[in-house]
Amino acid sequence: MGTTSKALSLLDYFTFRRPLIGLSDLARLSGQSKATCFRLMTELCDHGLAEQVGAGREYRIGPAVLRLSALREATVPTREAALPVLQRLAARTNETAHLSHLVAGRLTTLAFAYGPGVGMKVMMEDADILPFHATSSGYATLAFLPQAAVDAVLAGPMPALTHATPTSSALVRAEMAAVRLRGWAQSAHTYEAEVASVAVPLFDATGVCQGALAVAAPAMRMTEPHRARIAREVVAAAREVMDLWAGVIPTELATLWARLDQPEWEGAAP
Amino acid sequence: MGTTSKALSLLDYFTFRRPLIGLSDLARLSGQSKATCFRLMTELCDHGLAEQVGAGREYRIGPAVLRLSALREATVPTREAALPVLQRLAARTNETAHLSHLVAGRLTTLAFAYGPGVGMKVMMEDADILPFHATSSGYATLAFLPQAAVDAVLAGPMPALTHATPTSSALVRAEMAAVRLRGWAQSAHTYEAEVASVAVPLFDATGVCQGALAVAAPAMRMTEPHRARIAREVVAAAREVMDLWAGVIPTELATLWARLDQPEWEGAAP
DNA sequence: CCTGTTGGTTTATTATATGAACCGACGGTT
DNA sequence: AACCGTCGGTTCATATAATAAACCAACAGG
Repeated sequence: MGTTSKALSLLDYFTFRRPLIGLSDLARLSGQSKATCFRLMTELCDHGLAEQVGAGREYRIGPAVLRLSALREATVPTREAALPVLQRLAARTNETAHLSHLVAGRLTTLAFAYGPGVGMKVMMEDADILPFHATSSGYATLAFLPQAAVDAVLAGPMPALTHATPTSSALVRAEMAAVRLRGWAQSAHTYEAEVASVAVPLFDATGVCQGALAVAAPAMRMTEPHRARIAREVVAAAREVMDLWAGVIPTELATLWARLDQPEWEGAAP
Repeated sequence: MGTTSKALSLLDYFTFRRPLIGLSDLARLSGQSKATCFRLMTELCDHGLAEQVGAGREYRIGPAVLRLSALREATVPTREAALPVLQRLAARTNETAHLSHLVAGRLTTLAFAYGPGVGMKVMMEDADILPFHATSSGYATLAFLPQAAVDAVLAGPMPALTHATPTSSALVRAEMAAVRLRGWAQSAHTYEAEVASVAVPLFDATGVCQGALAVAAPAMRMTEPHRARIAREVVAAAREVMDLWAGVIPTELATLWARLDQPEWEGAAP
């Protein structure tokens, strides 16, 4: 592995739950020697990608990322474009909508929005990383990813986050197959107990899956009719997002989605 | 210079004006060999800090920076906290307010806001980098920076951006001295012709200067009374920002600023 | 006073980065 | 068609830069 990669992967240990990390901790976490860690972090600090904070000289993400992200959004307004769609989706379903982006092989939360009502909602954090094997967004993405990428993901660890989390790649592959037939993904109690969600994949201009759009709700509220309605809304919103992103929907998926539009498909004559 | 630094400095060549750069161009710009550039960019791409776009395989800033910046803002809500203050400042002066942040020895635009009225306004870009020697924000910052940092900045090139740009470090140092006596910085026609601005430095919790808050206006509108009023507003806004950032104002500066508050200081009896 | 921690530094060893030369592909000219 | 320049990307011998163990000084708790 290159030195640059080592330096950059140090940044991955900074999460929402762990925004400050001391030198020794970081060395332990990353498995690098303390000296190496020190040098790499010093270089990151020199460029403002990290910074050291007062007393304990602990490290945290630096201010330079703000410039880079402003530049990124100016170049490719991914988030800004998707946010209003997400807010409409949340409003129409009155649940929590979120959009995850596939970056460097991981599913990172790009944006989210809550429904307007009071009452129970699934809460989200920005910059979260979702596990592929335990979320509908993960299934939706995996189902439309190239073989090699899928294998790489499923080769990784699959911790049991709840009693219902699928912990074998076979189970996940089965779910992926179901997603391909259905046109959208679902999950319940797999990431967090009592939480259910519905997701669809998102594609870029070259037809490559780049993430997923999802709605999460308390499992008790996710009845069949509600889920069906949410699925239709998520699909509609995904069409909007891909319109903004100039994304192209694979033809098989497009036909599946077209069927969903027929209002009473499943309620029609047997 | 470390390999990581070389990789990270490649990111600096991506600007608002030049968001896409091909491999050969990047090699020329950075002075690195094409092979080195390729390898470094590949590593950056692997981590999502850069990405390659379709046809010409040109590089641009990648999506991973969005996660990092969300994480940064969650940890240290610098921008989010300052934005409303900035908007109020713009509204009260009816000009363009902007806040620049000192990161890795450069003055990067963190946020800006326009006044509500119609008519001529100075336009800004996010993620812009301001030259120290040609902006009031630069003078304000330099005037309160440690000696070593000042020397480092003034050792760099000082291009003449307009006919009035100071191009010798002596001129800039003179301006810095004036700023220290006055408590705020000003400039006119130095960065862009027909643009004038007023700025004050911002300090962090340890009393170190971390940036500047400024208001820019068309030079023709920057009469003495207008400038004096703007200076008072900028100082008030800077106090608010440093309250939010838990910053501490150096005592000499605090006393200078206190004088500005006395409404008719300069209009008082001679 | 002892012990275990912290962030940071040194140095000999070694692994990694480097750039000149090269490749095939593409787009215009002549 | 042949030629030219440029593009993104690759190869490989060379040498530069990264590495980890050992070592500091400083601090905290017992």
